Amino acid sequence: MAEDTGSAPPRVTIRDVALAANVHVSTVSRALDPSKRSLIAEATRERVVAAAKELGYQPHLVASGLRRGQTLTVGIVVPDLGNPIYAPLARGATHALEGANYMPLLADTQDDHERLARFLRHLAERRVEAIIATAARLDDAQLLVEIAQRGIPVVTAVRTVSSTGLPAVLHDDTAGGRLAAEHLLDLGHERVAQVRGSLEVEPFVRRTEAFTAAVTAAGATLTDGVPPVPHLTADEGRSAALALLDVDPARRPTGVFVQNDVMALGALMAVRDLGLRCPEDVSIVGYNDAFFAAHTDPPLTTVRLDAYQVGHAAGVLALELIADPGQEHRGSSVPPELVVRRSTAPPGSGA
Amino acid sequence: MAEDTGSAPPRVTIRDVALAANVHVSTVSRALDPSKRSLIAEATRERVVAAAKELGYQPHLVASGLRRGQTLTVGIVVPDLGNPIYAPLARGATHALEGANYMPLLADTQDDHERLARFLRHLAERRVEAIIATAARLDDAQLLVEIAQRGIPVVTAVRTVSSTGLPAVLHDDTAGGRLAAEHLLDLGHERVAQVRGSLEVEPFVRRTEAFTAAVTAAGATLTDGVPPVPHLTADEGRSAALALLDVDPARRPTGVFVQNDVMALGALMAVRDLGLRCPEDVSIVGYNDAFFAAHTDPPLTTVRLDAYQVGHAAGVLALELIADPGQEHRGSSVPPELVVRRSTAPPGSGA
DNA sequence: TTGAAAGCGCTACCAG
DNA sequence: CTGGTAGCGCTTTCAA
Repeated sequence: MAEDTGSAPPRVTIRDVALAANVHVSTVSRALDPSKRSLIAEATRERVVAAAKELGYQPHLVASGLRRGQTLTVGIVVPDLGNPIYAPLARGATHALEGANYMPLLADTQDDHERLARFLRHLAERRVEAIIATAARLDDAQLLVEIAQRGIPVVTAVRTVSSTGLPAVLHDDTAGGRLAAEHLLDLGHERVAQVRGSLEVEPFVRRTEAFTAAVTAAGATLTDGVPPVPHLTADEGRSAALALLDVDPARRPTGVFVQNDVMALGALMAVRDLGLRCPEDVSIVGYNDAFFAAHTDPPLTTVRLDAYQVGHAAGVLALELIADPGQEHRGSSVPPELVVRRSTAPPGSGA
Repeated sequence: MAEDTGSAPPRVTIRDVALAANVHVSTVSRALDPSKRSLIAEATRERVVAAAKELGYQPHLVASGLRRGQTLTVGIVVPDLGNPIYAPLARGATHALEGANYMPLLADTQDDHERLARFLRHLAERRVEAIIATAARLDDAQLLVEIAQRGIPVVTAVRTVSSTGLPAVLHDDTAGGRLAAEHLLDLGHERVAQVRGSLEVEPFVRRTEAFTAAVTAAGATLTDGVPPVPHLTADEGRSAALALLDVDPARRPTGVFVQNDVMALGALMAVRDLGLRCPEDVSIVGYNDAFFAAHTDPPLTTVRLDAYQVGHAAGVLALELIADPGQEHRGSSVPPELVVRRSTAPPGSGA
């Protein structure tokens, strides 16, 4: 009888424990459920627990979930895990779910409509009990609504689609855009511009409108823009900033609002590419306060979006909706905050 | 009869489809399973499919999984999603799993032994079919081995623990450390130093040893080090670099190997804090080639670790082990690559 | 090719 | 307080 090494050890079930403890399986089930402690004699409970430990029993969450009608999972859909804002967001949500024994199923859509559609369907088939969607573009509205109508609570976060009326953890992008504008205006900038994200994404629309409105209201000049940047990468931010800045100095903006820190990284390079200095010749305001913002050269002035907090709130909201689906949760809003560092200064301060 | 808005729509099961299509549930099951297409009359299949679509039937992957003995999930454990190396790693793994309809359950241990222990247990209770562990410290060895012995394939990635003998997707940190050393030596540096990560983490041990060995072999001076940095943050990298550089210029290292790009971000600040210039006074070599490395000032010379590729390979390996647990997969190794940018130059090149 | 019946591992209801 | 029984939604033998 050679030892059968390598072969998987037989999985211990509740039945095995019942046999070992000389009780019925239903008794084992109760003995191992903390919420049923009162229903069982202390002595049997101890016997069962001992047998379970002895045998190395591990509960089967999937089986118990099937019976209980729950999966203890929540889908989290992000557009791009590589974008530094989504890591803290996912962490925040994960931590909120952890306490209730829920776990996230994480999917990365790469900002693609088709992939989002596939994932939403797949998450539904896995019977996630809620979905936290941070990857929505305006043309995803119908998709999200359909899922919600199928009875799965959908929480949108950061990238909301207000036309859907879905519960949302917002970030006040309007206030954020205004904050960026007012900061540049307060410093005395009279020619400003923005490097925008895709207008298929609601927050970028909001930032754009708010910035534009504040600048216009103050009578400053919003110089001709560049087209919205499709992908939120440093390289694309760099190209856009180059196009914006590589013009006759008399018409060149002295302050630029770049709607995302990763793109702002590229904008800082563009300034150097052109032999200009930041902030002496051009001030740059970013958005998000990503972890590297304090460590660029010069350190980046940026509008803080507390992604961890947004994620956490989204997780909490998802749990509430799971517990009480009928409830009218319209969600909450996380305010922006201007973080002034050294990439902004009064115009011409270097001359 | 008012419309019962708001209440969850009743979930359609295979039974409902069977009723609608006038067949037995087992027939529905077969009709909807592509691999059983040959077992069923085309006409009935069409009828069933039509009924399913009509009713809006969605398969219940959890229930089918329970019966089939699979969950289609793989646990991925990372030390810190905020560390930019783990986002691409998770993406690589996710993409590898996607094709086989597997999804990751992602957990973030915050580099904490207790949290890792909790998560591993929890993942086991959820019956993940494999675990990709990238968060292992040397003192986690036993934990990982226990899980593997319970019959769940464990793949370690990046942060391997070689004493466990677990299948691993390695990155050749020894070659990486040597690459960093040789680069500085080739440039003519004679006093070098390193900012090390925790020696509880095998890759940092490897990088440290390889760097030290190469420097010593070349007869250069390895200046007194600073203690390993516990957390891989820019701030801690900055403090460590300050301690290293804020000394008598005659003894100050001219080249520093910082074993992680995030810490290198801090090291670059430390150089500026001291009124020194990089690379003229101090050359800095980072590790990982994180996305921001090309965008620091100066752009960071670094040893590239292709995290996406490691993650992808780990995902593929996990799937192989699921399909064939007995197999002897010792894993693969992803080579490092030196990416030379402008944070390194010959010593004294600015004087 | 289809139907019937058993059961994945667990929980919850009903008796006693 | 404990045992028996049914069943979550699905797949898979085994017969017909």
